[in-house]
Amino acid sequence: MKFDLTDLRIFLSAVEGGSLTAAALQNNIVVAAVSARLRKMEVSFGLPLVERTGRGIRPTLAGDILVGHARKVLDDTRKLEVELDAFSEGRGGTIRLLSNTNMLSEHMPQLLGSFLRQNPDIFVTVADKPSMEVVNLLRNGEADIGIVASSADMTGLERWRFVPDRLVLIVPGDWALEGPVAYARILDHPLIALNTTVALSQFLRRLATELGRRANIRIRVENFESLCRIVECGAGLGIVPESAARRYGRDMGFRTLEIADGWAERELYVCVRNQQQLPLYAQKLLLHFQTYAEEAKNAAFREAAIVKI
Amino acid sequence: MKFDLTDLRIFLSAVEGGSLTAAALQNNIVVAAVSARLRKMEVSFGLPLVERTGRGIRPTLAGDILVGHARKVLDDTRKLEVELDAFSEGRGGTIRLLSNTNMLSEHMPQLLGSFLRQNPDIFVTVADKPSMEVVNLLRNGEADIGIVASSADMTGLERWRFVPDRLVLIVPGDWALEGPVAYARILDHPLIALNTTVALSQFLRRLATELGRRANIRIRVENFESLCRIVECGAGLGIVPESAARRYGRDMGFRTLEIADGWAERELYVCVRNQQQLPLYAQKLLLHFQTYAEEAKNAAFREAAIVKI
DNA sequence: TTAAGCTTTCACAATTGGTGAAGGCTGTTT
DNA sequence: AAACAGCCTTCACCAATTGTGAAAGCTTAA
Repeated sequence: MKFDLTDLRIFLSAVEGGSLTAAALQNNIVVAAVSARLRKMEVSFGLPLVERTGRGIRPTLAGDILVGHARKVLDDTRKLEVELDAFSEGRGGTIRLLSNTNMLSEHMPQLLGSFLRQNPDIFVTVADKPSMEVVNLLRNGEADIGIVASSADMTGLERWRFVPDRLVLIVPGDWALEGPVAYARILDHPLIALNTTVALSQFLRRLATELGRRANIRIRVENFESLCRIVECGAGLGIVPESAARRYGRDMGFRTLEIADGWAERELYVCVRNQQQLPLYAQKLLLHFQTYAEEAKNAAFREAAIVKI
Repeated sequence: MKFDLTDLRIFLSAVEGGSLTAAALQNNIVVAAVSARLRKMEVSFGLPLVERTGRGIRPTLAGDILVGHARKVLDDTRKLEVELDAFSEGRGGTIRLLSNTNMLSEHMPQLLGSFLRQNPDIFVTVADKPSMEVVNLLRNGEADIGIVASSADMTGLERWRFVPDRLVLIVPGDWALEGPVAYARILDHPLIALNTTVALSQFLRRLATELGRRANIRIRVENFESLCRIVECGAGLGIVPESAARRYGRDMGFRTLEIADGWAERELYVCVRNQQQLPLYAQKLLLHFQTYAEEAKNAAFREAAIVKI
């Protein structure tokens, strides 16, 4: 391992404080330890990170590059702690939100971002679970709000249409495939897929099993961006939400095809056990979701109109 | 410390592999060590993170929340390594980019994101330096492209207008201040500012010194979002780029006022030593910047048009 | 030149983290 | 029903990492 969260923390204090001494004080360790950690990082990167001026230190160019990343990483770890702590304390004002797949990385950032800005005293914890489990957890009261695919059995839960979520097939630019393609035919080709822990992956595997087949997965990747990039290189086909295909399709050289099967035409639902019994702040988020869904619909219309012009 | 990068890595392998054994194999340690690490995390969070089923493990709800964050943190550390390694090797295809302030977090994400997607074999390293140093580093050939404020002395460098970057004053909603305000008058009030390492902070402090005054900084924060939020709470005034004020102003309760002084009317420039001598891939990025600047200008026009309607 | 303020080095101590074997639990197989 | 295979936990022990405190060297300011 090249470095450590403590390394980053100490490095940052040093740069911000302008001296190793400052970093040592701030982190309750001795200057020698700071010096050692810094040196260790420098040799492992093979780069000087700070310039020793005899009156303190200043980051070198490399150090400045590190600063940006270190801030980000530490910031994320802080959020991690905050969110898990909030969850563990069951603190009033913590909403437990479940989504069906990472695909919601399409909508959630803006959606939650603006909500959290407007309500800085509310915490939201997010987790990715298969739709099936989401509805169970909602029923047991272990979560407040869930986003699930229309395929799930939502009996006994209150629900609202959220956004459409059609799955599409993406193929390398020079691949000879056309028109709506059936999953059975897709399975003839090598595929690029997401991690097995992601709901979408599990869903597709089950589907293949039902056809008595097995998908020929070439690689599994972390997110849709990587997936698209690998498809672009011609390594295989990929199945992604239309929003992702549109998003990355502009810059990448793959083509987007319809999937013939009915399940590709998904719809996402917002789902709760009982809106009335929900804490007020959770109802507030629910409302936020609903207005967002409205806006998304309008935006789609507007886009269509512009294209017409 | 509650956890460690190694903890996260191992936790993720365990969840993805579905067992501690799998995680142990993948990380070249013994199962007992994995177990110990997991337990340590669980007690420090005060939460069970996985459910032991006797036939492996499955993440609990809390565990699933952690998964998302762990992925993000580890992903960031990977990017950190990649970027610093690229920088240290001076690898062909690495562009060294400098910006004058973190304000570029306004433009850079989309800008670099789309560029890197279109050119997956090019690396870009980014660092934040005061404009003055940026121009020096460019002159010495220690960096390829810089973004600097118009205030810097760019003689001997080639430059293009990038985007306007007016500084504005933000005040809590119930504060009684109006119209264009001079910096001398701003200094009468408590201020919220960024870290001292950020160029903008240094610039403002120097400005105060020239007036023979000292800013009364209440708190220093990491980024403009936190700054805006604290101003919103009524803790003091803040000086931020107009883009940030617009971005957060929609959701927050502060007002935006003009700053009377001339330096508030900044303009950002893209700056290089010699376009011809630049490596081809760096010229490509330069071009990308130029088209982006064009688009931004057009978008501004379009927005103005819509408002008129 | 002195003094103050930094960083580095080094031997040593403390803490942390890993090892491997033994044991217990669960679900499967015969 | 009993043996089995796979998995997690515990524990005593050992190795590696990390922090400590003192001494020394360097740079700037008075």
